[in-house]
Amino acid sequence: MSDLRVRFAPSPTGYLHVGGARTALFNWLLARKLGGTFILRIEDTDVERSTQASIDAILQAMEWLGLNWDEGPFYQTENFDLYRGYVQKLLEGGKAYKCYCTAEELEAKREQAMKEGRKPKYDGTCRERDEQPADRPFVVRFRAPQAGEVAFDDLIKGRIAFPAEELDDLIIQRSDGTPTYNFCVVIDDAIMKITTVIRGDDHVNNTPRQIQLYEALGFPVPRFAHVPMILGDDKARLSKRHGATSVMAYRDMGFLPEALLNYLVRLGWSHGDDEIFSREEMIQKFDINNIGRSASVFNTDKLLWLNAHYIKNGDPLRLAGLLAPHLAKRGIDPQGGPEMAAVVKTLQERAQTLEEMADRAVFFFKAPDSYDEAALAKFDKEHLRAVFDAVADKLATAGVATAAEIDALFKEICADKGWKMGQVGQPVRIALSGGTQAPGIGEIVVTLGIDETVRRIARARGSVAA
RNA sequence: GUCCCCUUCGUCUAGCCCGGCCCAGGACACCGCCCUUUCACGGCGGCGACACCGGUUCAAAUCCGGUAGGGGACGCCA
Repeated sequence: MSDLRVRFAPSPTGYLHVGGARTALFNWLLARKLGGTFILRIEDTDVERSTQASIDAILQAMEWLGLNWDEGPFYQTENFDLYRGYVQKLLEGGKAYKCYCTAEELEAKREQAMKEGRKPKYDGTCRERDEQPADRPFVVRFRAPQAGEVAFDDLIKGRIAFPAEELDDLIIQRSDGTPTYNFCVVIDDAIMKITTVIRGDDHVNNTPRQIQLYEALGFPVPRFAHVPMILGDDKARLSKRHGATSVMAYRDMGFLPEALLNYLVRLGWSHGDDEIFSREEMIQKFDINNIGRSASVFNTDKLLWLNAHYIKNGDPLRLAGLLAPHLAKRGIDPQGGPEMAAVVKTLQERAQTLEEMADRAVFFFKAPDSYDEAALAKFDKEHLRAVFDAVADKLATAGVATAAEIDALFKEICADKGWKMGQVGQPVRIALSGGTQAPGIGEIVVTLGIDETVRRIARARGSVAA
């Protein structure tokens, strides 16, 4: 057990987004790799926007991905008294002050500054204010040191420095008395003894302000690692507009958690030319130094490829369990049909997602109620009837049991009748599945069972009866 | 606008710190061929990038400077 302590701190204002999941993953990996502690903290200081539904959704997504945490979940709303105490401490030490400017005034000043090409920074109106009107609402601002520069060595991006005069007096307590984000993170990270803060790139600008806060409060400053953003195809920050961004949406689309994890870890991180990483390999090979400095574009094709890989190599029994809800969605009750695992085996090399697998699996549980007419039309009816008769007859009497034996049986029929494999296989495939895109004949027959196979062939035979 | 960050095939990336092994390697996608009773899997091959301009050097994707482009932040959101 090392003394490394990291945390993932989502705000519960929505579902867990893939970008957040990747940040969580990197935190988790570092903790697991080094034997540190991974903490989950819910940043719910924005009481307006935080919801219990979001909290549940985030927790559920973390669990689905298997990103287990060692401590927490902690909630910032439970620490309000603590934050208030520190605000008081800064106020007493002259490191913070009350500001009576109204939101409207500030907004106007901000616009004005932008228009004049200046950085919209708080102008310090209340910084040196003496009188403290008891009857007016106020916020508490941190008195940010204005001299020198604030720099830190980012574990991913290297040294980043900001001139102190760029940093303004940020609000640490709202007029309703609640503390703000930048203040809470600092207190929490300090109290929880976080040693390494791994978070999204969009926080680099907050970092120097937070460092000033750590210093003002007398807390040790942690190490920082800012992971680059995930972009959409148009290189703009990934959003719903680009497609699904919710982790759980990927589950619903039939992705496996290990595929999403593998995809996410390779997005911005690499280990030589390796592409496939099991959970254990990720932990073993993870190194924060190999996280890239630039943003990366989310590419669904590659995710699909990985998902196909994990489906292809997954345990049929486990996949069967994961497939069940997708079948249910299609009104299929696998009870009484072929073994789910057997069905999965025939489809593992043919499906990129569980959704696709479910689509392709339907016919195993429900005989086709129509046939692909165009495909059937390639054969004349007489030939069709002859094929169905020959196959049904042979199957019913041959006593074959394996896919290989069944395939051999078909070859036999072809030899006997002088047919080509395509002339026999295709009609039978249509009779059994309704279409032409299906597993090998032997596999289908063995999975469906001889009885059901013969029944379906008879039905197809009936539909082409003269 | 101001500040911060980023820039290798369409995409994810290796290489960059410690210049030569790189007329740049792998993967996804795409194209072609092979395998094949369908659909897939698989195998083989192809296409395809060091943003640009200068400098340093015998030698630069790798070092230095500038330019351009992209992203992020600038909130009593997190």
